[in-house]
Amino acid sequence: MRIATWNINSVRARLDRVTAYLTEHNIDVLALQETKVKDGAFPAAPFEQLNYEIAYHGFNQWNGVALISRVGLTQVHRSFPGQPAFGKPGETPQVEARAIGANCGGVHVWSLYVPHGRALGDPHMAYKLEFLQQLAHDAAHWLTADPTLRLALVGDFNVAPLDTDVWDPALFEGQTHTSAPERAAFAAFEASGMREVTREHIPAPGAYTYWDYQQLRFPKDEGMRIDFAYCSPALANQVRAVHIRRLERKGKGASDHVPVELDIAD
DNA sequence: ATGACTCATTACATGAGA
Repeated sequence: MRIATWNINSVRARLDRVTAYLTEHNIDVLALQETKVKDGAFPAAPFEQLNYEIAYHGFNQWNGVALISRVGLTQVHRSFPGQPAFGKPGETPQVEARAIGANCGGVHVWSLYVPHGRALGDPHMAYKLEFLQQLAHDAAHWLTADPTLRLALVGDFNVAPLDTDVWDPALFEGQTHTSAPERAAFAAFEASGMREVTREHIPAPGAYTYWDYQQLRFPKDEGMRIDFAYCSPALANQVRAVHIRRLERKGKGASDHVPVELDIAD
């Protein structure tokens, strides 16, 4: 089975790219982030015509996540139990459309869009840290309840765990994505036995998954590694290979992120 | 050329992204 994750930065703006990608790369399960579409406007038909099932979650033009599967799609959850809410000052905080989980062919897959953080000290940064901490807490609980669980937490984690995960660490001093609290929150999944399998299979520096649209970041290969897959031990032991589809960043109409795939033993 | 931000919206400017 091949499971992929991709921050698509609008599923409607890139519908042709997504459907072509599913076919060309023989994808069984695709977790999308930043679909940027409310549920009533999600373009489901093109996926159903390719014999995929689909579950999506979006309130407005921000965030939005989806799961697309041809190996089954049951037990759909549109947030995780501890997922924190966020809102502007004076507004009622909302649990945003940043997580959707389902059982896809026996693998419990979560498509996750971790909050950006905006700036160190911004309320959005506290929200980001809380989101990661609560997710790690829930994962630990699920694994304690069932140590044989095949669980995959995939998506845009918005954290660059190592200095080699950004092209110039000095530029990120005092910025989001590389700060010590963010890296600690990211690493907390390992305390519950989860394993970040993309690093296990692709340890080399410079394996970027994101390049900014501005300042020729892609042609100059000035990228960031911020898309990951934390797996339970039972699933991590079945991962045979990982692919980062760098070529999807090429050309007109590309997302700023590329797909990351896990090949799981049958 | 791998190429000079991009997306969606109570749209012609703004907010968000990283």
